[in-house]
Amino acid sequence: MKFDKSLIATLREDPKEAETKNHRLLLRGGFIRQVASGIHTYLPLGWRILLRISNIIREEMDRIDGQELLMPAISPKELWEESGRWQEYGEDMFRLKDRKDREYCLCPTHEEIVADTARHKIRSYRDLPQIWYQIQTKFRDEPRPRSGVLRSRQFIMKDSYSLDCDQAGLDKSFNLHKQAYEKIFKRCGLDFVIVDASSGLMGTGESKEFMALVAGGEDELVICQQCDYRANIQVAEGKGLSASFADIPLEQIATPEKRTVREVTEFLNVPAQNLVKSLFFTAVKKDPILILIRGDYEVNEDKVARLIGHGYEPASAEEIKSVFGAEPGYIGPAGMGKLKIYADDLLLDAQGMITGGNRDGYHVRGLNLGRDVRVTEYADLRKVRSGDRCLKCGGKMTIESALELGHIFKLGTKYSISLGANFLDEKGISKPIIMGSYGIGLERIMACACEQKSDDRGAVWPISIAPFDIHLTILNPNEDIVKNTSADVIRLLTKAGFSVIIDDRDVSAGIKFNDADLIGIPIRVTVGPKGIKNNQLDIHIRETGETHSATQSELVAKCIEMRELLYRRING
RNA sequence: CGGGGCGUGGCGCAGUGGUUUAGCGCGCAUGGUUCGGGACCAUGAGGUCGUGGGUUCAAAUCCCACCGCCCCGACCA
Repeated sequence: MKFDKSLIATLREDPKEAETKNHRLLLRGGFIRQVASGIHTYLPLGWRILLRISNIIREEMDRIDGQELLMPAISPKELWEESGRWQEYGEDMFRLKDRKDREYCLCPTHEEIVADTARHKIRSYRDLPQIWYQIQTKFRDEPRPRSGVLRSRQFIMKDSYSLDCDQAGLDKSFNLHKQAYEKIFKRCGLDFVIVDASSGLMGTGESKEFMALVAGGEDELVICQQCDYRANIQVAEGKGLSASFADIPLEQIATPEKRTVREVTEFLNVPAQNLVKSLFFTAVKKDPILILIRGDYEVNEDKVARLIGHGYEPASAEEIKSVFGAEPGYIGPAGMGKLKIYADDLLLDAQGMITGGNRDGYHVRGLNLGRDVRVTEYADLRKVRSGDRCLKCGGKMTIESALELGHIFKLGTKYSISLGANFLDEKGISKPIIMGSYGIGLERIMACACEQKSDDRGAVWPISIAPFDIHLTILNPNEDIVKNTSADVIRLLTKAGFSVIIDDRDVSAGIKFNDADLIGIPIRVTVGPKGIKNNQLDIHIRETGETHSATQSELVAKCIEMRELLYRRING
């Protein structure tokens, strides 16, 4: 492909809407173009990357006997009503009507369509297991699209679905996917970890996330420095450090204008673990609840949701005032026996604690949870902190920022039951199909490669997903000798099977080199009058910055060698 | 949805009531000199100043409403 005839528009300056590294690079290099918030055109360079990623995914999915199909991007309301998700999905779902006023959605995911297909096509245990997958556009009206292509409203996902007779079959399909995913991300040249994850509203089964460690990721991971425990902070558990204080009688203490943990600890000169934070949550049509957490920890709302159900939100100041008779910052559990009170298990047997006095400007000292509070249930409700100890090995755990690349989970029968996707087993008994669901965000792989592999000059694409193998830079393209040599070089490289982008624009060398660095093709070959005089062509490796020279007759062999070297660095 | 910021040629920005033709850099077009890490000269094209309303003799500039985009938070199968 010729550079000057292609739809490549590199930008010399950073577009102002881009703040994260991947977003800046993808825009500046002319890989993507934003059309609306969270909606992009994938320009030729970006699309070639996505195609290469798709191919890797296809190869690995086919290897585990996945069958590629394509489901519609649009589907009728009725299917979603059967599963209950027409309601559940709420505003995140794009909805539309046809001319006859029939309602549809733009699919945010495809479990319903899969279950619908299965109920029509799967009859017997003899038809199972199945793995169906597609690479397709998804639509989610995210409340806040961000970071370019990382969280967008229209994006490409490889989603697959396993159908099995029983739990053992599901386990097998799940493990096949886990292995396939490891290969996929490795082949794409990414650094990633596999962590325990929350399955959210999708189901209650086991769930793993494939996470890329990148600065400024949307997720936080808890990683044990000693053993292999890795978990999303949403589900991570750790051994908290216990703290004990002298058991003294309950007494009120004046703490004027001291509301936050920090203010109170500084004012009273006590450590944060001497405090009990009281968090009041309300929900529509449910009893309000009080959560107690030690002062040095934060509440993990995912854990709360799993314990008491979804829908709870922090209460408003007015609600707090009316129930506790005090402003936020001064509320506490003492004397609130009529409320349901859930306490973090680090507070079990806690005594001598300080907490809100349910009176403006006052806290109480000497709180003994067993004596003064009627706790409904103790449970792990805290967010793991850096430095907490691992439950498995006691090692120190740290918290890292990460980006979700893929998510696999065991769905079970949620959709097969609600949509009636059943099969007859060996005994002729009708049973619901056991499903699994597995996703990979294609753009996220592209963006993540930018985050992990680029440098201050531009992108550095892993050879496996680069839009081209070779960037051919032709200097002084109007000189006859250069014209002739470059024509020969193009013929040689193309014949050898390389994909080549040819930059023979009549602009200065610096512009071409800078554009090449920005676009990030792994191998750059330079043809110019100086080199030709010495019978030399330059081969420059984008990743390492090393430059080799080769004669025209050595060129292809040298490029093949470099390409293999780059592949080996990825695949080991 | 809460908080903050921004909308001016393709891109990045300046201009915050009054030199009647709205600037600058980059890019773009034409001609010429250059040519191994973002060259130079000359000429030129390109703008409903986000949209609508209002104030005023006069609005890119002041007021109101709306729209769009970005960031933080909430939310996120």
